[in-house]
Amino acid sequence: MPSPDSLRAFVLAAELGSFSAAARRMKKAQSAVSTAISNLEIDTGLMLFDRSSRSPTLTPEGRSLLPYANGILLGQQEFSAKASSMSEGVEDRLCIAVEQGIDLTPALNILAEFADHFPHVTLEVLSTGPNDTATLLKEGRAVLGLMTEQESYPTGFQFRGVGHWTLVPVCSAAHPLARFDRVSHTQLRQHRQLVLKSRSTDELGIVGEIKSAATWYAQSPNMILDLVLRGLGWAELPLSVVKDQLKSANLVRMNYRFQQSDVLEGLDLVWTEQHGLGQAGQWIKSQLLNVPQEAWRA
Amino acid sequence: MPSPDSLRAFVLAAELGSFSAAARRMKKAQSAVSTAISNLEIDTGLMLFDRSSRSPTLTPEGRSLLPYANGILLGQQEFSAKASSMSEGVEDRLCIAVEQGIDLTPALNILAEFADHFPHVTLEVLSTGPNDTATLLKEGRAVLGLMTEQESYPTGFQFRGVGHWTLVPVCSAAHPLARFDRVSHTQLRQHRQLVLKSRSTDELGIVGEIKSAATWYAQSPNMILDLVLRGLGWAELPLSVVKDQLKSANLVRMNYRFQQSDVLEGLDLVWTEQHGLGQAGQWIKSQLLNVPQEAWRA
DNA sequence: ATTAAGTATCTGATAATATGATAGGACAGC
DNA sequence: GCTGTCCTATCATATTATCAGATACTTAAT
Repeated sequence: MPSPDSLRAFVLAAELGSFSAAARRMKKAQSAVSTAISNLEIDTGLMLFDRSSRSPTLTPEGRSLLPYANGILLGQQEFSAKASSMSEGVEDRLCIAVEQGIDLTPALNILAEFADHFPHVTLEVLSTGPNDTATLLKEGRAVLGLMTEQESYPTGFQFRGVGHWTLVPVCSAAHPLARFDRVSHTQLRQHRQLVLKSRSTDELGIVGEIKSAATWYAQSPNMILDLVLRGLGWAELPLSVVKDQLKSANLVRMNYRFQQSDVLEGLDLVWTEQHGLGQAGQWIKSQLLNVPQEAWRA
Repeated sequence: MPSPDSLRAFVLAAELGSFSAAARRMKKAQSAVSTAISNLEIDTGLMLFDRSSRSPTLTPEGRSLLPYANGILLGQQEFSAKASSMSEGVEDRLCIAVEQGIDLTPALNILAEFADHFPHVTLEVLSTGPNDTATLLKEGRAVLGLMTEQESYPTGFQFRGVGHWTLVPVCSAAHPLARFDRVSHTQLRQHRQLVLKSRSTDELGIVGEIKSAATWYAQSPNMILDLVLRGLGWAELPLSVVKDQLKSANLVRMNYRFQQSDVLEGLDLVWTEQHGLGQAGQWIKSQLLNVPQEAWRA
């Protein structure tokens, strides 16, 4: 059971090659360092320093033991750092729920900076189905959410739009709708629409708009994409999800006859009043709100 | 700078769910644990325990900090263990020189047990050219060696045979000698022999016997093997080195007309008087000497 | 030789920590 | 609801550990 001060004296003396210098660094008397190291030597039963020359040199045993001492000191620093970080109101862990299909690329720099600013905070990024983000927030399992805009949020929810993503109507190259330059409502209605919908039973959690008579639902955009690729229907999917597939020509982008511009879906950053944000949460929230809205268009 | 005792009190109390129990375990008064933890809470600025119920429970902050404390304690145990291990005469590191081509398979179990018996000893296994093993021992860079038997060893060397390995005369399938069922001395002399020889200049360090008029030397058995496979000569090589290649039929095993049995070369375990063995070295030496001699035949 | 810097050790003072006793809270059983 | 048991916090006291300062000795450079 070596005391922290002894270890520090040991490490500093080894580093500086002088007990006196170590004492000055520790703002203690030279005798303190001398006796501390002497005690350490008694405790370990080893000669740690060779004092034959003017400046003490580590013995082989001391050299072998040095990294162990350093490890302990590092551990204590981490302990203290973690403790003071927590005592200053920084959360221990931060959970962010991000709806599947949202491309986090615009936020990656922020996460990297976050790692620097809050090295002791465990970050958890959950990938959720549509509107499950809200559920996680309600249960307190997540403290920040990034999700498609909703008409209304439960009480206690706060939100702010951060941008829009582009919904792209797609079908497989083999699908009948792929033949048309522009498709009408009537044509769309005749084919099965695959809709992104949350697992939860309430009416919330549908991404985009239902335009077809026949609909299938799935929770994940990639699942929808697979179904579309197999020709089972058409869908409106986020650009980031279909970007790669569109290049390979298995997937075809449709053009609506009734709408010229892209279908834009709002992205909201959501948090709750009751589960207050700590410093880390505040930081990441403000950073996310500073991202230019265009960045999310992907 | 939390004291080791505080941390131990913290960890024990968390584990046992009781300050008193922790105090009993530490053989201290209950008040000591109470104040220790109280001080820890003051230092960290955090409530570590919830004392509302009869048995104290960790707060979330305490739970987060617990693994850090445990890490420090583990580090201190390792420090002490390493120190006492060294102070009891166990070496810090143990270097064994093994001549290239010697198959260590019979010793692998011993090494595994060694890791259990001496967890704090760094083991270094050097792979050496012929007789370089002796050089490393002489210089004190290795403390145990496993090498082919020599006629004589330098003064101060001690050795004991542990077994024999089989030297196999081989040539490539394309080599003229490969045509004969049995080869004579005269035939051998007409072809280049590739000999395993140490880098050192003295006359020691030749594995096997020189039988041919023309010889090339190389330091590593694998180098020799490569040369043989390219048809540059014949060689006597350890069975463990050529075993695999013999199966592939690129390499051919020759049979001596003048000698029926396998050519056996002795294996010696070598150590020196001056560089005394520590406990770990003693252990591994005795274990190696207990390996049945047949095990090394590969 | 002399000087400067370093270390070991002793002594008295000081701070940290231990103990033991005491008081009050939580909980199970009657 | 009462009681006994086990628990924790706190206080006063005693013990221990640690510290600073002074001193003597060693090393190395001038």
